[in-house]
Amino acid sequence: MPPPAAAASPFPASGSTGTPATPAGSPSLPLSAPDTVTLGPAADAPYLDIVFDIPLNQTFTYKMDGKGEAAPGRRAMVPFGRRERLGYIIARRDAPPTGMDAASIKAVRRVVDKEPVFDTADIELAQWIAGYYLCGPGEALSAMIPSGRRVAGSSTFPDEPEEITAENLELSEEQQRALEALTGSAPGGGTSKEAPLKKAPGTTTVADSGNRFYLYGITGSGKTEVFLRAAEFMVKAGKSVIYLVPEISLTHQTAEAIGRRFGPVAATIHSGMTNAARLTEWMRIRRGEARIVVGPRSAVFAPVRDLGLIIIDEEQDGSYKSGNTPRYHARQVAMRRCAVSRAHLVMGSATPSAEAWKLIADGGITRLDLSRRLAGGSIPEITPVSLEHTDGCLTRELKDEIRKTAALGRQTILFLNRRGFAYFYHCKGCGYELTCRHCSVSLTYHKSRGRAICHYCGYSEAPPQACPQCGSLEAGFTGFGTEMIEEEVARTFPDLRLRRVDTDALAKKGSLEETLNSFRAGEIDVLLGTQMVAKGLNFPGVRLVGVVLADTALHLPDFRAAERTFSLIVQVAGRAGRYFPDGKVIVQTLRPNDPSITKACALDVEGFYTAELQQRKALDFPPYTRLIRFTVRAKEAKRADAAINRLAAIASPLLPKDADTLGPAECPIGIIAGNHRRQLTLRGKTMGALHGAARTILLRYDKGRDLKTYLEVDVDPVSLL
DNA sequence: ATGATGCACACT
DNA sequence: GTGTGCATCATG
Repeated sequence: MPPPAAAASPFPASGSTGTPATPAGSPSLPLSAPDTVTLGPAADAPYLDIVFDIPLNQTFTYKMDGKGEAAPGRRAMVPFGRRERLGYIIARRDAPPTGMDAASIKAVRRVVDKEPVFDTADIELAQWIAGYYLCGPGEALSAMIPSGRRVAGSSTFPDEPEEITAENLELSEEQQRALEALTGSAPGGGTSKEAPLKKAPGTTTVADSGNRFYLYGITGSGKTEVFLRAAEFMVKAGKSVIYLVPEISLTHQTAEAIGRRFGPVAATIHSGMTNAARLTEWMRIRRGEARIVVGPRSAVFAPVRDLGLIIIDEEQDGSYKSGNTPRYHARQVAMRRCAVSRAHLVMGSATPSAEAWKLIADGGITRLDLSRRLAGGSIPEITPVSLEHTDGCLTRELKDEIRKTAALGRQTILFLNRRGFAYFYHCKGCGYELTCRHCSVSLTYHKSRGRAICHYCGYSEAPPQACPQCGSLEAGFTGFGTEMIEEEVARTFPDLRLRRVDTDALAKKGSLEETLNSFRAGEIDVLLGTQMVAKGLNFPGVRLVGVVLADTALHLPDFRAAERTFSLIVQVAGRAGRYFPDGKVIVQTLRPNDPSITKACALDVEGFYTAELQQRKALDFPPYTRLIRFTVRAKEAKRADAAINRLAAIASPLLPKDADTLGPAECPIGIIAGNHRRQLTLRGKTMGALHGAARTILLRYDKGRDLKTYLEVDVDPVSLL
């Protein structure tokens, strides 16, 4: 999460002819040209500024339709080029843009909406998103409304929400304190939704932690109850609440529980709904009929009446970052919305993101601790076990425990956090791994060139024949796969009933539901799989959880690898201990001494973040720097290379003083769906400087654009794969 | 994004 | 002299 200084960001330079961009540095109002744009409903202004869902930072001016229904916030079909297109009306104006002939202005064909789908605050937010995430304002608006196509896809993390009690239980002392802090200073301070921010151009929203909170506590410490109480408080005070949850955890439970508790004032916008249903819900929220909205990242855009509070559950979850074009981060947008409408923001997790942790440390967020488990439920024994000197992928320790567990008539879950797709160099003798000397990420092997390459900076070297550290020949590039493990388990325990759950197996063997049911019924002894099996963690028959290879993420060439690894283990352990107090967790790893493993097994969260932040600082990575990443795709490698090189050539003279660049290099996942991928990452101390450079780069690059190549921009990338 | 246009080189 | 391929341009 960027420092608050970056919250206010300049507009992108406009390529517009008729509608000059708002000068950089005045990000808020007005919405469009300096000319004569009316913000409010000036009924007599005959022209409309309209934007489209295209990667253009340009507004187009149209004449009103006869009926006078056209107004900012509504959508309209208008002639655009040779055909009609759906556009978003964002403003009215009295005259055509300067230097434009009134005769060449076309008229709106048809206004689509009976009531506005956006209000001025929404439109302003879209402008902000366009500026910050370097997309067109129309693209931003499209992302905000549940009709802008695309049902959000998969997800990253397993998550079962904490149990939500229907009735209000007694709060613990800590919970009570947290709740008081959250509801303490009256939110919204009488701000009406119509009066967002009036600020001097270039002014940066001050970092006041007065309305930003982090509910930091282990699983089972009652975060959810505090969230709900705070939400209730807001709703009773006439405010609205947005409750963000990670994509899959939404699966029903949170939404249903909140629906039960709040009744008809609750609304959900989730990906399983049809567009029509989502739009209906959206309008219901807009009308103020729903005051608490539960949903995944796109729910930050929920058009609630008087925003009082945004809750972000499991703040570190990767699904809060959008994977496509406005590559926004829900947390960032939430911070913006809360700042504008003076609402409170509260995030929660047992394992905050490094960004959040730093913000807390810097005083930008007030931390509230929930240190005690409520329902008892002890922390399970978590044992890290080294995979060194192990043939295959099951250690003796894990095998012993599986056997013991089976003998007790209990069950085992073998947890694989990711498909082992990355081939990394590892020495079985001493545990040495080949890493980039500049980036401290693993080098991945490149068959075609026969070299080990860093996908951050492009550094490469010949892979060593023997381990550089101990000289062992038992070293080389390896990876893990589910099939491989399944085979080994089956071979080792022919008498146990084993079931593998992954996307492939699911297609064949029926639904996940069915598998989990038979697991619950005790018809399966060992369940093996990825994220999906996490749901099985709360079954009472389970005694043992084996994390097969905890450090798969560590081998991914990504500077957040440690953070993710740590988070995964702590989360798994947290759940495990919650549901079966006599449980055991065995964490297999190739790096038994890696801090992310040892600290996770010791549940030493403070220790981990202290070390991790030091590391980030030393290597100049976020949250100590900011990144903007450009990715180029092309069917032919040559084109991709040429494009990224051209981009790099454009970029290098534009870099601000305190900035540098990573790459150009091939993306770690070099080819996806036949597309060759290359990346160039801008890195700087502040986002402001990077933004400027990035905008110019985009402008220049666009002019002579490379044929058959696609360019993507990612501001604050979460992963550099 | 997407379709229209203009220009180069090729071929019935 | 018309026909593909692709680079450039405009969309109000």
